[in-house]
Amino acid sequence: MTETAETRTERKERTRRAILDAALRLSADGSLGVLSLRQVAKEVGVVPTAFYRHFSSIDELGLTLVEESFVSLRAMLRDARTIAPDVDSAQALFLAIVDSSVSSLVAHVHDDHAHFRFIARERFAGPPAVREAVGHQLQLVERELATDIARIPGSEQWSGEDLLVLANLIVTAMIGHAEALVDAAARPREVARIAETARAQLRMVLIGALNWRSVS
Amino acid sequence: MTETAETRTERKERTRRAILDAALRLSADGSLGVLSLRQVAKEVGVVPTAFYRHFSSIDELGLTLVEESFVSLRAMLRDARTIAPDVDSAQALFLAIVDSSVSSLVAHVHDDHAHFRFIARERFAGPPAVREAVGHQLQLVERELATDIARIPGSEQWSGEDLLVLANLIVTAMIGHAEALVDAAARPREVARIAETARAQLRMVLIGALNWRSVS
DNA sequence: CGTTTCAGTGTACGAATGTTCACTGACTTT
DNA sequence: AAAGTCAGTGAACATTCGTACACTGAAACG
Repeated sequence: MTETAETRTERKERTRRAILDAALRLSADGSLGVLSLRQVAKEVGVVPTAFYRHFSSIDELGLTLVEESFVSLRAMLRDARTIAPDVDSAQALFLAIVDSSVSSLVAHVHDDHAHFRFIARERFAGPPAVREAVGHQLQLVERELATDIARIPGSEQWSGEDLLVLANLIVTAMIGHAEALVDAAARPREVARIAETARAQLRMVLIGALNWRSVS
Repeated sequence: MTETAETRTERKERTRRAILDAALRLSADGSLGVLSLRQVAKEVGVVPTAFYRHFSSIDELGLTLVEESFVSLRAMLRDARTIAPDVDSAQALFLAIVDSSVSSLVAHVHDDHAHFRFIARERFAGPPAVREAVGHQLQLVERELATDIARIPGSEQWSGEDLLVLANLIVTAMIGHAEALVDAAARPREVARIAETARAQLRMVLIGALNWRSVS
């Protein structure tokens, strides 16, 4: 009534969250496929059948986790867009973009282990429905990234197709690094090394794209 | 005795192969984790306990499949190295390298669906032991590719570190495309589109690497 | 030819799985 | 204050799982 009381909907939402978290935690080794409704229920501390009050199947749970994970990923993209304003030369802008992107990646992966690992895992493994959902979301992210890139000075020469190809390359590479970052989370030296690799690759790719039309 | 006879070791090898093939086929949806010894046995047409005559666990089966899959991947790399000899300019050599690599990728993925899908899948999902094995093998492949790249004229400026970073980027991107190629195997238009994307990315990356030292 | 080896059989077991159904009791609504 | 809603319970089910064990019979061997 006053303040400590918990409304019924709040309670329900709380167990729903607990289920999602437990599923994320338990599927960390092995994909969603090796995740049993009963395991999740036990981890949450409810009886197996209670699961059905929130999700009709593991697949539906999976689709929810996909959406959640991509909220995290988009938050990272948003952060990556905010760069230091003290850029004078085009080259400084370039490095600023790369640094900001990789910093954002490292920071968000650190805070959101589970979501990034989930995306990397279920992208290729996982139930078909989930895999498809991840693929679709990734495509959207690539488009989003492509329009971001299109705002970089000097990118006017690129066709829409080029932009998508470039975005696809970047997204794929960064997902790989995200997974590596999760694995290396406990070893700071390793994290720094991966971050440096990501930076180098991003620079390579952008430089390559800049000199692009000169070839084909 | 004469010719139709089958020695005992041959018979054993035959069922062993059947088990490996069945496992590859059955794990196509969902990772190795969602693969039961009994499913495999039923698919092969033997009784469940017969499995143990060949592998002591699913993990061991998995490690064997990892080795097998990378034999396929290395075969692709070897093919990619053989390029048309009629290259005169440095630019023609470049395009020849890119074309040869992507053609090899498309051809081998077409013939070896299962192995490439297996690598893409178990790299992030799959039992820890298998994931580790895939990671290790990928590292070896990256080194191998790095020495290949080092033989390209104009690459003398790159440090060993640069080469590895570049190889890592290429391998990651190509594995992604391999998976996409498998999914699109039945739609030739889609296959062609993916191949073109792969070509474009490979060119971008190489061009980027060529203009590399000029920045950092 | 007699003996050994061993790939594959058949049974049996406890444990874990997804899903059903009728239930309870605290919160919400009237 | 009475009636209704509904998140969570608890028992029961048919399957499937990994694995232990004793076995069979044909190929390999001395």
